[in-house]
Amino acid sequence: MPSTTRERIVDAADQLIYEHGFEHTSFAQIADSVGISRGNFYHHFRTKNDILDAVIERRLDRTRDMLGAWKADNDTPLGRIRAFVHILIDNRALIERYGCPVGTLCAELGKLAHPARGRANELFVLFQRWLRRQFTELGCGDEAGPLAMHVLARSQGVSTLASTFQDEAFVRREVDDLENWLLQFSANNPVH
Amino acid sequence: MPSTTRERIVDAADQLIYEHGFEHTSFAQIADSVGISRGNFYHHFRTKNDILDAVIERRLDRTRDMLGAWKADNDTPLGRIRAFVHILIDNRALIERYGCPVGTLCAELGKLAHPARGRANELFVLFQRWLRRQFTELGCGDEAGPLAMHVLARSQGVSTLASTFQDEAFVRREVDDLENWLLQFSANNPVH
DNA sequence: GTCTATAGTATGATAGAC
DNA sequence: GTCTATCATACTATAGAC
Repeated sequence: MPSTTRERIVDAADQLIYEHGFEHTSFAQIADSVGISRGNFYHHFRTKNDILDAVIERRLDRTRDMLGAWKADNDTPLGRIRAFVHILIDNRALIERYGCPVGTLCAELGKLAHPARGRANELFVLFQRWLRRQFTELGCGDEAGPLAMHVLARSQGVSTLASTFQDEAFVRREVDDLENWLLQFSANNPVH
Repeated sequence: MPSTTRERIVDAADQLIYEHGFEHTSFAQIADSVGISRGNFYHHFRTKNDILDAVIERRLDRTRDMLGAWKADNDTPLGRIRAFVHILIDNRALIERYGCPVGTLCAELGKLAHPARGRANELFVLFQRWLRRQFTELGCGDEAGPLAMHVLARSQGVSTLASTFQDEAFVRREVDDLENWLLQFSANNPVH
């Protein structure tokens, strides 16, 4: 697995920003994590915003890959939406410690009125459009958009409270509840 | 309205921490906002954690007052839960700009592994216990706790996406949805 | 209680040798 | 590409005069 220094920097920055927040992550920490000097770091990224931009683009790429994989792995739109909901279970350990990587980044950049805020929000937009498409394929018509936002909001809420209360039973309960809602919903739907 | 310098400091810090986050709020900003020197600031609060503690205690007091007022203003547990849900509408302008003051603070302190984290989480606990009591009074028995967490999670999710998408129609839709769920729920409930 | 002055540290960022 | 200085700035925090 060859990886360039630049890629190793973005990897480390991505992880540190997720774990400690953007503001609280320093160049020194990233450089130490990669095992290079601060001077070398600046050869690859001139400003802190540059490294943030690279991290966001990396997350956008990975998100697109993940959404593509969910689509490939599930034959039905219902199965795809369930794959989305299920990340709350699959990633529960990380979510309990650090929250949702998308939600916490957007919240922080929003408060900072950071220039990269809009780009970070695109992460949410990727999920929202993907979910909307699944609901459209389910035959929800104009309701597909609102339904996508609804699922997104509920999973966000679960992430936030999961990191506060560290209660795995709560997460599982809410995921079950969401899945039941989905099943009931699709059963009542014209296309099914 | 007489207010001590200390109170004015806590007021200013509370607002700045909500708007810009704890990490991004400096002593200089708070002092400037109050109109005092940094030296004077340190006469009242020795460390940044001290001022954070004071802000959290202030928010806890205000939250208790608010929950008490909701209880006094509404005769039924259902009306009280609706009062909680309705803060998403009443505070929508601030929530769209800065998110939920509880959720964003807990998320940030969680990532920082900050000593005040536990105390900040008590803000969520206040809401959770209060909601649980309302569901208990509705006759939900052992389900009161999970139902309280469910309402808390859904309102949190709406807050997070409200600040990302800045979509008032989305907030109103989700609040309507939650209120309909509540009405349907209490109609099917033994106590009603 | 309030101020000015200042210390010590960490940070973002640059210059220049190898 | 990588390193070792180094700078300027902002920050938390302290000391001491009024």
